[in-house]
Amino acid sequence: MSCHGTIIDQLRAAGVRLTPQRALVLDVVYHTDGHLTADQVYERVHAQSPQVDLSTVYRNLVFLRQQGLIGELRLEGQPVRFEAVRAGREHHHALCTHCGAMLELAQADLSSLQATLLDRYGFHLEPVHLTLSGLCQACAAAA
Amino acid sequence: MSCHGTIIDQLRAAGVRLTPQRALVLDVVYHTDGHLTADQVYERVHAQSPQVDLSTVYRNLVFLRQQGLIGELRLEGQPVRFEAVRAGREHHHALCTHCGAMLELAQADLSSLQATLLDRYGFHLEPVHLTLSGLCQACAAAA
DNA sequence: CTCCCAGTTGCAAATCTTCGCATCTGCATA
DNA sequence: TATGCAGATGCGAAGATTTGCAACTGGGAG
Repeated sequence: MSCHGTIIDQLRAAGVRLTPQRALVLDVVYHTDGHLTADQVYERVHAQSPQVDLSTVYRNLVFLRQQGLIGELRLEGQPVRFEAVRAGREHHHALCTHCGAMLELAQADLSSLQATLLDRYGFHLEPVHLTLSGLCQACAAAA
Repeated sequence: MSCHGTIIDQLRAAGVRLTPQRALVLDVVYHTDGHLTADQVYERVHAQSPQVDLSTVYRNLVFLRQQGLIGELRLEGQPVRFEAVRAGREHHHALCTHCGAMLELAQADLSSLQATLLDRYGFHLEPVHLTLSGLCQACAAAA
């Protein structure tokens, strides 16, 4: 059903249970390029396994996020969206509060912050998915 | 009713309407040290003006956050919480995903990230309230 | 001081997300 | 391969947050 052997191995190694529902949610998110709302994930899961419940989808989205396998995107005024976290393509988002443009930031852009936190607080920042707000170049120039 | 003249002036200067409901929400948040859930804000607002609706409280919390006057805290598994953004005491939060400890980060800790984003993307990071996840010193040491 | 209207509000209903609980099942172990 | 049980699921209901809309109002223009 899934073509994500590596990820599934990773899950097994972490000692978590791999239920068909969980695999399906993972599969749906990983087969999409964009950002899906929980409801959209549910729709697609439901199309393949109609008995799967929406709450199970939610629970698995939370679970997979905690495992670091999916990232979530909380944009102003719309439901939370999820996306795959692909090895080697980890990234964060910077959202322009003025025009809504979104740019992707490389994980490396956070490395100095990571170092700062470790240095000053002994805090190990997780490479979790972040969404930062601000003004994009164009809007900043216009202002 | 309120003792936040400066902030109110700031709002008027920004050309926004200052309704009693809005002033009350602002007042409640600024008269609390901790982090209040929307519901707690509503309770306190309601105690003073019983006719104010919960949705108005929500709308004003969103509005005041957009104005940068309050910050929000989204902690795993609990409703969103809000807190005052006090001039000179802007800060962010770092949450330990293991023990739940929360430490406050100074705005200055983000300055290098801010510089990086401006430099690499021309993106002007807003000093908005952030919550970062990771491991605190103690938990990291234990692991 | 009065008028006007864009922005707000209260209310009710929709939407989104989480939870409790009885039942079920992946998978480690024997 | 059969068994046990911690963790997952489905379902119903609750909780959290947002929205549509008609009525109302803060505060600038006249």
